[in-house]
Amino acid sequence: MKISTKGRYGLTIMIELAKKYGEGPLSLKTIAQSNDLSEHYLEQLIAPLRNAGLVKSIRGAYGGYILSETPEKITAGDIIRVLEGPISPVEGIEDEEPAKRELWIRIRDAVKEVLDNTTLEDLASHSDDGETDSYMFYI
Amino acid sequence: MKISTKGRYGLTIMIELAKKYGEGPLSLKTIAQSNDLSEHYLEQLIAPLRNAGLVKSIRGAYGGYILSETPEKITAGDIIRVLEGPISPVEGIEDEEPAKRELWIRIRDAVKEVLDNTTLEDLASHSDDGETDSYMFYI
DNA sequence: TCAAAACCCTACCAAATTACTAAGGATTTT
DNA sequence: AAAATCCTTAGTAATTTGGTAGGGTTTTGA
Repeated sequence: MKISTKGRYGLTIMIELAKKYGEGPLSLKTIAQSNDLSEHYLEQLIAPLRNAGLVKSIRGAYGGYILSETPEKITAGDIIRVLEGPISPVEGIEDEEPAKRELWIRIRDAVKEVLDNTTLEDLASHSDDGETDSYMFYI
Repeated sequence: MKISTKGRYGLTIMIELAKKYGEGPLSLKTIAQSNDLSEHYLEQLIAPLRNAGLVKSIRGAYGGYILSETPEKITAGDIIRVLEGPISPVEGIEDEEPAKRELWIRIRDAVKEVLDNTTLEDLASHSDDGETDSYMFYI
């Protein structure tokens, strides 16, 4: 019941891109260094994000990646689905017997609700500060 | 982001025990056969449930397992925690930077809410019928 | 022009986890 | 005593995770 580094690092990449949105491309090297991650590994994670149309790449010197859309239009759910597969606590949810099927559906919907209502704008605007306005999440 | 067969089969065992609650012990062999699962594998799953005090074992001929408490006092969360570990989308949630930490906390709390408010009584009473009163879950 | 910077692609691999199987011992009831 | 059942340890094949290796190809600033 865990989200792997694929989804976690993918979110990290996308949050970095959101923070620099409108300021030109950001290289994977920069993202890898500032987050202490393997650039090669991030390359493998951004490939599906590019194929899914969430980011655009700009090649050559001073190139990098940019978001395809504004940060408020991309959700955590978009990213997690691309890197982790469908949001569901079990595969073949419809094959389960009624009681368990209902349980899985309720869990799935609860997680979807959070992921699909959290945008990159939300995430980028809260990633620098400390605890000061984290109360916003609890309203 | 999946619950493995440990948690799923564990729930299956516990739902079967809930359905027979008050009618004496139910053997793993019976549970394994009626659910088409490996008895040997179920033995490995019920061991932690016994150690956690969720079930009691009765040895010898005509023995088996019984719930330690009434079905309404045992939740899906109790079972999943024993077999899958802590309910959390990532390990070391507190080590994440603020934005992601808040996201993981919101997901964790949403899943907890469902698992801790679904009892074995709920699950056992809905496991025989079809779709007829599944609307109860949506109120 | 040209070399560096960056993206792109295909393998491969070690460690961990999952999902069991195998084999037998311990305990209790009939 | 025999049968039924719980209980325990060990091994193992398949899959996933979390990368590394080693190369391309494309673009652009100097």
